[in-house]
This record gives sequence, structure tokens and C-alpha cells, in this order.
Amino acid sequence: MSTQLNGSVLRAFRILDLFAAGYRELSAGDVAHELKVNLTTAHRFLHTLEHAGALRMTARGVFALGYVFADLGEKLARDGGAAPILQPVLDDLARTTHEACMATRFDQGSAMCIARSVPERALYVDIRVGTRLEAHSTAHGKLWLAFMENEKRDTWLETAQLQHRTENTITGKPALIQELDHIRAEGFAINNAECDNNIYAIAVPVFNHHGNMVSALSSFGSNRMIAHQHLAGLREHLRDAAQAAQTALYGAQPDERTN
Amino acid sequence: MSTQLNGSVLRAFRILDLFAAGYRELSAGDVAHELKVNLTTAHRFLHTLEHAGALRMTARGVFALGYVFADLGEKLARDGGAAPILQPVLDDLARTTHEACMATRFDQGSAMCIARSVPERALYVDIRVGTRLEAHSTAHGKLWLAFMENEKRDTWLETAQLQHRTENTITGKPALIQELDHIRAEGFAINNAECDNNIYAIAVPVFNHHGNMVSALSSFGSNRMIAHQHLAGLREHLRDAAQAAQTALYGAQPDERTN
DNA sequence: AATTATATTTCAAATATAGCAATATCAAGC
DNA sequence: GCTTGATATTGCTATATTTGAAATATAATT
Repeated sequence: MSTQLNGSVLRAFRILDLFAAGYRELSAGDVAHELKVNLTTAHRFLHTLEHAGALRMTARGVFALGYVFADLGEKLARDGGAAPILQPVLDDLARTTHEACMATRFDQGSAMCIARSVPERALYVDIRVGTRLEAHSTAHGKLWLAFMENEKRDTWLETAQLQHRTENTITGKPALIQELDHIRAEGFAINNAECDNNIYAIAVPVFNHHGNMVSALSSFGSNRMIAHQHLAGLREHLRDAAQAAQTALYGAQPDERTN
Repeated sequence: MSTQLNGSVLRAFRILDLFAAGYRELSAGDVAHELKVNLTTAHRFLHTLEHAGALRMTARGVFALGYVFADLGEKLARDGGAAPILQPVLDDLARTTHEACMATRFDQGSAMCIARSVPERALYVDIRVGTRLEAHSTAHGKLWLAFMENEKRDTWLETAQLQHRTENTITGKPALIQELDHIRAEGFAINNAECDNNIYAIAVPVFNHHGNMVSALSSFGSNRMIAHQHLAGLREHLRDAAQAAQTALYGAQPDERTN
């Protein structure tokens, strides 16, 4: 069996997830209703979270997100692993391509934006750090699935809900598997309005020196992107950026002979 | 007895607090040592937090902050961040001191007003939310510089232009550094007509429970403020307000009883 | 390849938690 | 100001969950 998880902690985070999902304030009644838990339990969790500093009480029995999350969020932004290292690479990419771009990592079954850069012009698709990109309907998501170990991918596929987003969304598992094989063979993924009718994207993987995928970079934008000429150019710029990212993260190819 | 609190949830947040306190990565061993809990328990909590999305595993048994906090932090900022929480504190302060006051955060190299309150009387210095206060010539600015990590301050100093504003403006870097040391030692900053010939201010820091400065509060106004008697009184009121702000933002000081 | 150091899992005992039912507290309406 | 209804909070105990020592697996180092 795997590591036994603590139910109480999981329950607490399901409450916090309600805030992430849109609630600004919650009462015990709301929590009990949303999470189908006993009212007393909901009450006690809210108070526990307040005691821990995660929530603050705005009125008798009414709770809102606590200010710790501003601290932790900032902490994450400051030393959030690869993000600060990838930032200059993205800035370069945005400057040369004049398209918005971002980097993701795979987290909890979907790709998550860890850094991004936007072009000079005013009109661009605004994606923020922390945004999640669905696995089956986005360039990043498909790319991660394509380069994932087979076993992990199979586990994901078993429980996956391939929700319909647009008429281009791949909603069949065999079709998705075929697409993933294709992506792996080509080395890049395209989102052809599969998640949103006006958004297109092309994404490439970043590998470490052992060949494991550690991040993904993409350019994304509206219709005009998909002109074949432009797309081919983007792909080349992305490849260069991925190479630059690898170097920035891990240094030059290991020809090291130090000790 | 009061509401029964869930120990597991509290314990989980003590782990997250370690990150807020400065750790960038933690293993089960670290947690067991820092929090004086059983190694197995530490292990299970870390994995539970990972499952909840609060942490991510960067290597076998090594955990870092997860990207949920980007979500939650942004959510908090979008709902107004600290400003609505600080507002009542400022309103109180304005009422008791009969002076205008404001709160700032540090953003892009200068202090930015995020909330303010004005006294009853009609004559006051009108500063609006969003106004930027130069770092070297204002009480808020100097306070932020004084409590900044040395490295960050040095970076700022390298490129800083200490523009002359009034005959009191500190325009020399050595002099500014000396002033900042003094401010840090005293715990408050004074603007003695350094930015505008008729404006004086006194500012104090607001800290989180880990001693990081998260905001600043000030009283400001025209000449009459600087009468020594008055200034000393203001300082005390500001100290009280800063304490109230900390409590409003983060709750009462955690008085954990470990076993 | 052997050794050391961690990470992870197992299992029975102990404890902390869930939820019912009772009570306190607040907010409207009379 | 008093009553009423709704919601927040607490007491109590069976029982599901968690705990932690020891065993085992896995990775890192010599």
C-alpha cells in the first residue's frame, strides 16, 4: 500500500479549494453543503483554519482567506524553482516572436503556468502564473502526456474525463493516444482551437540531461498565429528557447571533468 | 471549552509555516527535527500536503511549496489584498490622532499607497490610493529600504538616482545608508520635509509573525506635526496601530503548545 | 559490491475526531 | 423591549483515524 494520507488535512484543503474555485467568504453552512460534511465538522474545520492563520473571520461564523497566502504566494514567486531561471528565456522569446509565451510544469493532472511573458502590443491572451491548462485540450497538456512514462499516462487515462470544449477537442481515448504518439514523434504539440475557439498554441518540451521532460515552453495567441509560415518560424524559435532553457537550468552539456 | 480544533490540520500548517519562515525545501527528517514530531508522521504529512497540492516533490522525499499558493495568493490580491483589512485600523488611527494616515506596500522600487484615512478637519494632505512615494525621500520609502534584505537593498542602491527634492533630501549614498541603519535601529522613519517643503511624516513597519515587513503605516501632515511632543505621541499611536494591523492580518501570535 | 543513510510501509494500540443532541447567541420582526 | 427563528457553538462518547516502533525498500556513497 502507499503512504497513508491524513484525511483531516485533505478535508481542510478541500475547504481552501472552495476559495480557489471562487468563493470569497464561507460559513459553516456553505461548507457543509458544498462538501457534504456534517455541520459541526465544517464549523470546527473553519475555526481550526482560522487558528492556523489560513482564514480570518470577517463576521460571526463567516470566513475569508487569510493573509498568509499573500506571503506564501510571494515566496513561491520569488524562489519557485525553475520560474525565475526561465523568465529571461521567455522574455527573449516574446521579444523575438512578438507572441505571448509561457512555461509550465505538470502538477496534479494538469499543466500549470509557472512563468510567462507577453509581447509589446496590447492585444494578447492573458494567462497568469498559477493558471491550470487541461491535459487533453491544450498544447502543454498534450505535450506532458506525450512525454510521460507510459505507466503514469495509463493511470491518468483511466480516470480522465475528456470534456468537450470546442468542435476540435479530442474527446476519444484512442484518438488522444494516437495524437500523443504523433506529438512524441514530432517533438512538439499544437493546440488548434481545441480548448477555446480563438486560441491556438504550439509547445515544445524542455529536457534535462537525462532526457526527462522538466518543463514545456509555448507560444500562444489568436487565429493569425496558425498561418503555416508563421507556425514553422515559431517552432524554430521555440526549439532555440528550449535549448537555452536547458542550458540556463542545467548548464552546458556535461563534458565536465572536474574531479 | 471552546471549539475543538483539529490537531492534524494545525500540524499541517506548522509545516507550511516552516516555508514561510524561510525554508525553500523540506524533507521528512527536517520536519521531524524542527517540529519535534515522529519521522513517520512527518513523512505522512508531507505526502498528504503534496496530495492536496500544497507542496510538490522536487526529488525523492524533498518537498517545496506547491502552486496552489499562486492561485490563492492571487485570489487574495484580486479581492483587495490587505487594503480592506487595514482600512479599519487606519480609520481608528486617523480618529485618535487627528492626522491623515496611510498604509503602503513596496512595489517596483517605491512605496505604494494601498489604503488611507483622513481626519475630520478639512485641511489635510491629500494622498490617494495608488500614489507612489519615492524610496529615498519619504518616510515610507526609507522604512522599506531599511527593513529590506541587504542584498535587495544593495541592488536598489546600485541603480538608484537620489534626486534632489528639497534642501533636506538625502542625496548621498553613504548618508542614506547611515540613515537606514538608524531607522532600522529605532524602528521608525521620519520624513522631515525631505520630499516636499511643507510635508512631514512618521512611519512604522508592520511585520508578519516571522518578522518580515509586509506593510508600513504612517501619519503625515504639515509643519505643526513635528512639534516634538506631538511626534512622540504619534509614534506610540502608530506602534499600537501596527500591532493591531498584524493581528487583523495574521491573527493573534501563535502560542502553540508542542508535546 | 558493500555500507550507510533515508525513505517508505506494516500493524496493533491509543487517541482524537465525528456527529448527535442540547444550548447559546445573534438578528429581525412585532 | 420582547419574542421568535435561524445559526453558531459546545458536551459527550463510540469509533474510525492516526500514531510510532520496528521492518523493509530504495537511493547515495565509498
